Amino acid sequence: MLDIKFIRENTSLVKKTCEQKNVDIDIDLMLKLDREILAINQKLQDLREQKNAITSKIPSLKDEEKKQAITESKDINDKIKVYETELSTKQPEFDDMMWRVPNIPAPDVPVGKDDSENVVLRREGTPRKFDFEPRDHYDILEMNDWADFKRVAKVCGSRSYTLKGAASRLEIALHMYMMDKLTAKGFTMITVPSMVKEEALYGTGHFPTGRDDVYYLPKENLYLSGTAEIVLTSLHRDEILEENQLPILYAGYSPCFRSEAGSAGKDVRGLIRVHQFMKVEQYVICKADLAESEKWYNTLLETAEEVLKDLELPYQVLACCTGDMGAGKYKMYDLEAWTPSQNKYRETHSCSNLLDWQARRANIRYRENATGKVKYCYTLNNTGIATPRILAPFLENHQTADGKVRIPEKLRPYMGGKEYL
RNA sequence: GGAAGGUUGGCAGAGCGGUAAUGCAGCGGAUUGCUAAUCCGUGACCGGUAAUACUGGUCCACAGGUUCGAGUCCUGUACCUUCCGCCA
Repeated sequence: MLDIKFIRENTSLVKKTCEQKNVDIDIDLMLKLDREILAINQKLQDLREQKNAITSKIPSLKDEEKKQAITESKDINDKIKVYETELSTKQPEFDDMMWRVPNIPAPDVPVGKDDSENVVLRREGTPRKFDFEPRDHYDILEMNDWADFKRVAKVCGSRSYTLKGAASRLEIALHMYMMDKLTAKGFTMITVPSMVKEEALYGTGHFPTGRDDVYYLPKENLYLSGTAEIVLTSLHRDEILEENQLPILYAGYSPCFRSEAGSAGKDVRGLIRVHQFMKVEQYVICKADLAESEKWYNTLLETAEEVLKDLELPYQVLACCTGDMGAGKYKMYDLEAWTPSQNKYRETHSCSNLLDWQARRANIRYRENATGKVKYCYTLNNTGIATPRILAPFLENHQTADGKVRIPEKLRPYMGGKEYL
């Protein structure tokens, strides 16, 4: 959410942002509603003032005077009711628009329609040249009996996965490795649920727009969260933190659920796009300072790059353009790991700076030491490790001619010191 | 699944229809020289205003209702505690 005062004062910038982010909102209509609501509230405030003056006198009045005061108060109530009725249609309409207004992107974000206009900032590592015909991760798993896709599809439907034996251990090892890395950087490990209330999804900005991507449990009136970010954001909802409590650094661990409604036919085979997966999320709540938030942004990005380097995966850093970055984001870089079977880079990490856009929604504030002022925090997040997705490039890049998989050195301590899976 | 009790400012805690006591903490100020004490002030949000001056409105879990007036009465919802039942 943006500050309505900011929208009033920077109308053309907000309109331009809506265009660049493909968000369809009539900002002029919204500001018209804003003015009308403000005027109604002023009238209501006046009437309430009058009413308070009368009702506070009533206890000390007698007989006729009292009756008259009660009548006057009732008259004011009638007037109040008229304005309240007017508000009851305008306020929700306005609120709904406020939830949808996108965050202003950083000045260096490339402008573009969709993911085809994202910009590759740099590439690290060189895609491996195979001296044999490389297999895709699906075949590697099948031939080693490290998965059982057909049986699990029978039980759980498409886009589900199992991992068996060494591959199952590998999945857990990656999460352990990630937790150790983040703990060393001062992050607090935190395991969170995946079933969340609707408010939590509003808090992050996934609602009201992203309902199709989210599973709903009607019996419980809960939603299945697609990322720990949703719970982590809401943990501190409605709090006023002390400045010295910041930054809050979380390494969130949770099962994640995504309906993948908009991706029919894409990546149906294998581990890249499944309905349920596990993720360690990097998450930061920091004070409202652009330089500080950029420092944390770089830390989150750097940590993710270390992961890919430790796992010896060639990758590229992608600056997501305005049309691909999501309404709430100030800045978003994706990391994509080289995936030999597809002969392209595939997303493994997504690093975002939201500034105060989420914190306003979730009402996460802090008291500034120097001034005593209450301000909205800034929030940032990035993937740490998401499995099984990262296993696709992992298995494919490290496969050997005889169908084995080499374990990169940095991961071996988590795999019993073994060199091969 | 059933039953009972509860939810008030950062924390503790009064309040049983007349417009939120009090204590502690934090922050700001004043004062006294005795390593600290005392006193005063201090919530959030939205308006009016040049204003951190002054001033008005809203906020007692949330949403409705009754009433001239609701923390207080009624209804619904959420959450917490305890007990019973059921169960991987």
